[in-house]
Amino acid sequence: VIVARSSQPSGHTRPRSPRGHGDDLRADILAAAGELLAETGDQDAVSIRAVADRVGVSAPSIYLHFPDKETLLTAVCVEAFTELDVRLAAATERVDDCVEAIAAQGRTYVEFALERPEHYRLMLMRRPGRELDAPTEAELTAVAGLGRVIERISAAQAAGRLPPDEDPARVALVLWSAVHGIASLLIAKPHFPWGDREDLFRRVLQMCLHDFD
Amino acid sequence: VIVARSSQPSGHTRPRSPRGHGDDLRADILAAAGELLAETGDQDAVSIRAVADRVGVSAPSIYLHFPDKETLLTAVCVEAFTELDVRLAAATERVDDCVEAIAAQGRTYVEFALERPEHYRLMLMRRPGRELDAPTEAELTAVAGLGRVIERISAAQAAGRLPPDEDPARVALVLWSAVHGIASLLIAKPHFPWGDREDLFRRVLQMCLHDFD
DNA sequence: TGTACATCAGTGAACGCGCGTTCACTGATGTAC
DNA sequence: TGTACATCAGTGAACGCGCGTTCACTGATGTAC
Repeated sequence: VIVARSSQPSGHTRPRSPRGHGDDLRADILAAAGELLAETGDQDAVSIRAVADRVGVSAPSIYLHFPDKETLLTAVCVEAFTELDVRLAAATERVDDCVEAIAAQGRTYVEFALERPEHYRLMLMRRPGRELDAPTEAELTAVAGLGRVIERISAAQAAGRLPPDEDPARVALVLWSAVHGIASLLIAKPHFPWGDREDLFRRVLQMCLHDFD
Repeated sequence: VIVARSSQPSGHTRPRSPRGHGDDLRADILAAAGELLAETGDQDAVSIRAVADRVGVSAPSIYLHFPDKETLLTAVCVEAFTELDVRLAAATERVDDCVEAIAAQGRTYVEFALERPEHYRLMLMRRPGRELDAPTEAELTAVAGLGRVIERISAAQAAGRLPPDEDPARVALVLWSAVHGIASLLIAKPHFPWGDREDLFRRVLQMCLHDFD
């Protein structure tokens, strides 16, 4: 099965950046890679050539700003993790109840995943590219987002809504795994007979926050 | 970054099957693909050429038994789902308590995933290959495995250990998503500081089976 | 019993493709004197 | 004010690679007559 791939160049060309603004291209590349990911829904469609073409620049130009493809993809991930972090922060802004806040974060997380499934794949379903034992840059950004959740769990503990002798970080990992479970299954098997997705998600959330008051 | 790929042929050649045993090769191909997946831990290493070479046969021979690569990979998935199903059945064989049985299934599931991470990726973390709205063959096999869990949930309901007004199929989906969550995160981010994995898994399980007696 | 023929289980060589990446270069713009 | 030079922001062409897949073929084995 040959996958049709629009291989003709877009025709669009990007005007050369003025002196001192060479870094503008970096941002454009990053944006183009993200758009390609969102529009094609296929990581394999994000090739150096495809990104360059979308930006309106030649392929080697990518290497002026990223040493290799892996680094570019990592940068896309970091950006996405940052956006997720922002959304997680925003989600709790107007929520008073601390358990509701955690639920809102869970909902926001799954919404983000389903809204940008291919980003989510890249962030959390991909084989680790480099065999580092040290945490990657993207993972560090992820940890920042997790921090938002840990904060709320601590708050719930302080408010007596959650057993105070649990390590909030570990509770957060469990919650993460739960929302990741439902999000990634829905993404990986979109045609599976899940029934009502909203209902399914509510059940997961209820399971998570079950012993909260 | 160029990934080193052992591209020289193995040297091993498979003797031609006697007449009437042409289908033997099919089984060998399937086995070789599975081994390659397990040994390299990399789906991309499972190419038609690599599989053929491992079997000791030329690349076009693969097409005598599989119309294309996608079908071969699907067959590997079906086989793996079947094995998982067998394990799920075996897991509950000597377990009397019906809630313990469900817990044992959860544990078996995660063990399977971590033992064969690249199979698990192929089964449940891959982008759907063909854009069918109908469930794929592999998904149907997966449903069989889910059936094992649904049985146990029904049993637990009958025994009064679980609220009887819940649809056991939907409860099963929620449990599945929970164990998939922890399994797939551990697989996708092996270097993340998860802490004690066994402890993490127990917490997930406890969260799932929480309101069971 | 001998022989023409069909079938089976493959093979060797090639196809075209897109990929990541490198290399030597170009041409506009600023700066030093 | 004029001019040589450095720097910056790129480009065009090519590299070698492995991939899925197709095609025409081969040679051993069985079968019909």
